[in-house]
Amino acid sequence: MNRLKKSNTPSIAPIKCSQCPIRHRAVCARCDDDELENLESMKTYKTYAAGDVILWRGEPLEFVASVVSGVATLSKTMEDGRTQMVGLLLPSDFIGRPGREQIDFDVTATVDVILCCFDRPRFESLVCETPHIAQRLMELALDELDAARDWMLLLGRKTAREKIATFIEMLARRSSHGHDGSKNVIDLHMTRDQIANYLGLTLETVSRQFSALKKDGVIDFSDRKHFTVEDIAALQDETGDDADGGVVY
Amino acid sequence: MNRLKKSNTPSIAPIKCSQCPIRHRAVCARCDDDELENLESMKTYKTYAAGDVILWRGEPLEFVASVVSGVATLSKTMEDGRTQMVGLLLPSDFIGRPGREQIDFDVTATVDVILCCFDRPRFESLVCETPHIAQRLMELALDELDAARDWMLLLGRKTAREKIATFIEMLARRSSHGHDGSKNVIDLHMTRDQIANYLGLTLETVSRQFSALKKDGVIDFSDRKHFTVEDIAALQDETGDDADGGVVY
DNA sequence: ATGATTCTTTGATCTGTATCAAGGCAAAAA
DNA sequence: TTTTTGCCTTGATACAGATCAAAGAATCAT
Repeated sequence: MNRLKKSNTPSIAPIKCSQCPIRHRAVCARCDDDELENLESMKTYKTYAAGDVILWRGEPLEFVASVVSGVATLSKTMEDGRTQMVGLLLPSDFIGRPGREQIDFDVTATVDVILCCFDRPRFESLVCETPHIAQRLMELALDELDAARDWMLLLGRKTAREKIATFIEMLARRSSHGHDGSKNVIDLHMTRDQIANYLGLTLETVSRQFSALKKDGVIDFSDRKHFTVEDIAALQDETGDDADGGVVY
Repeated sequence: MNRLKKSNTPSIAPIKCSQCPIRHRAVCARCDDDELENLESMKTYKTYAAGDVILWRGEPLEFVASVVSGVATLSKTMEDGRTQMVGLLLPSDFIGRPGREQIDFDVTATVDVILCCFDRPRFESLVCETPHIAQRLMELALDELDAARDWMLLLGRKTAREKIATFIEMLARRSSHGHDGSKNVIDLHMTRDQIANYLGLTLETVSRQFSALKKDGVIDFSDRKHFTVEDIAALQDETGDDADGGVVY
């Protein structure tokens, strides 16, 4: 969508401690041994099956967590059932914020999810004493804010076709692992209905737009949940975004 | 859009420190004398006329600022001119974030605006050394994130009528000054076109919905820009939000 | 004041997406 | 295997809101 959201705080030294992504990606890249030990002691893992609700809106937050694997969504639901997703959690994304004791949306696993959880009160006191962790959490919050604002433009002004193209392009960007040039098979992770709730559409419209993009040779489905991008340039043209990621002259 | 020019009006507005909202609302509530002195020394005021662009997307950020008076909007514009507002700045709101050297949206004054500006590099180093300011900025960012997510629900799932009712209710909430019971005259601050860009509608639809709400006795206009809420209960019913502000059982 | 300009309202019509409906397909269960 | 169940696709139709159009108020400039 745009590349302006790059953080320019001093880049974080890649200290790889162990398997836990929270260690080297989310909060602890600059932690010393004491801090790591402290984090380690408040850490537990939890797993959720696809479809499980991880947190209900308004429920008191007992832990904060980093996503280790899987995909979860943040969603808001109106009294009559209309639902809007307001965020997507992928590995290394963070749940919970300093000073917030509850959240105003539901968090749901769309595929099996593993979380690395930290006791909230203890985590908060560590954050208070550790400016570089606070700083890292601020970065994460600002990244989410940028993402939310991009999504506002999508929800308010883009056509169904543009929404789908943007969504596909985002998935393509986030799922490409710096590969060879070969076409990546991209995993959709979600049902048509969930995608519709993310894009502010109905499931039928999502299905029709996928079909149209396939007919136009932009993407190709191997099965319902997996596709390849056949024509990246065409896809990017369809998103409605600046080709150039936001550089202004 | 083209007619909009960046105004470089030199700072004037000799506002007394005690009046500056940044002191008691935004960052300094817990500052000691040294910190206040430091903030004071990096502070300048800037004024912008209605319609002026305060900051262009992508432009390097030389200052961070607190809104002293007036209303400004954050907006994103697509190549073909479609525009979506992604935020509203009212007095005491903050522009600029620690670690961000630019922003990915335009900031525009909708009425005359006075900003209290702080030199960005100096402000950032103060933030680094002052955890309670960092903490306050985190709170502000999280509030904005919550607001953005509420807006995503509005943009993605609400009807035109619900959007207008939500907007009016928000204005009513933010503009009430803990008054006597009398009906507050609320200032719209924006044109129909700007409101449309905020709500993901067209200006004609905004106008029609205002007329409908007036005909139904929910609100009443004294002139184009000023109205009163005649029936708060009816208004809240129209927003589509939980009556109860989000408490969950 | 007077005319120009910029908003706003309202009407008529159009259209993109929702809604309603009916099968199709694939994985899971029996 | 057959049946069930949960998604997905596609078609027909409806409708909310966009678009096009024109005229009525404010506000601004002269």
